Amino acid sequence: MFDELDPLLHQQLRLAVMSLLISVQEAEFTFLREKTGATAGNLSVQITKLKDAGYIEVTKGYKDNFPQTVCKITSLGLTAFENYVNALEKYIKK
Amino acid sequence: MFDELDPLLHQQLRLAVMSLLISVQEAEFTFLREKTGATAGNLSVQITKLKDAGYIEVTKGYKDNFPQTVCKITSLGLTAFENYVNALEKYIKK
DNA sequence: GCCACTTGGTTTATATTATAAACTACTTTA
DNA sequence: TAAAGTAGTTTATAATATAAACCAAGTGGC
Repeated sequence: MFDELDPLLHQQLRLAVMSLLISVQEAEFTFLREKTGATAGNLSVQITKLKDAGYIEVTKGYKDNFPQTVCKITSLGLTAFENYVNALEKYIKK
Repeated sequence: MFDELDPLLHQQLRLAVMSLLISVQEAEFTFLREKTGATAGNLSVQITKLKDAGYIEVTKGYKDNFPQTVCKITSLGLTAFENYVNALEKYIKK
């Protein structure tokens, strides 16, 4: 009846990050922080979790001499997101 | 951009309970336990939280000599659920 | 009537999670 | 070269979820 909701995605900030990465393909840490309004610390932790799960790919480089972290969704992440949305819809459809 | 997701509703079991209560109007504890597959302990805790928030109304009585807990959604709960769904949709719409 | 078992829960102890505060490392500006 | 800013990470604490343990009453066998 009620499928499990992927606990990794069923969390506001991580879900917002995934949502953004789906629409923009690739995003910098600072972009994600601005769009989500999260603190850098919290965002850092949640990005690490998504990366550890293989849902996103994280590339660390430099831009204008400053460290730059770029995130990109993986196909595993995309599938997980789709599954999550499908499961969720059973909870919220009228 | 990303609205807050009511933390009371953004939890699997409580969301499932609310979802059920919307479709059936009124439900017994045992019915909710069966439909959600939750343990009685967990369900009891989550029902209490929903009640404390005023999202549901809980009536304790007896049926066939056994205690019977009946849950019913309140108008506050219905509104909260609708708001939650609206907020959530911004996260998951393609 | 007594004992084991079942129903319908509640309480509480533990594990997990989320979050902000504190910190690191480096850069720019004055 | 000192202060302030950028871009994060680490970690300590608070909040949360969950199952295990418990409780109260009913049922059935003998």
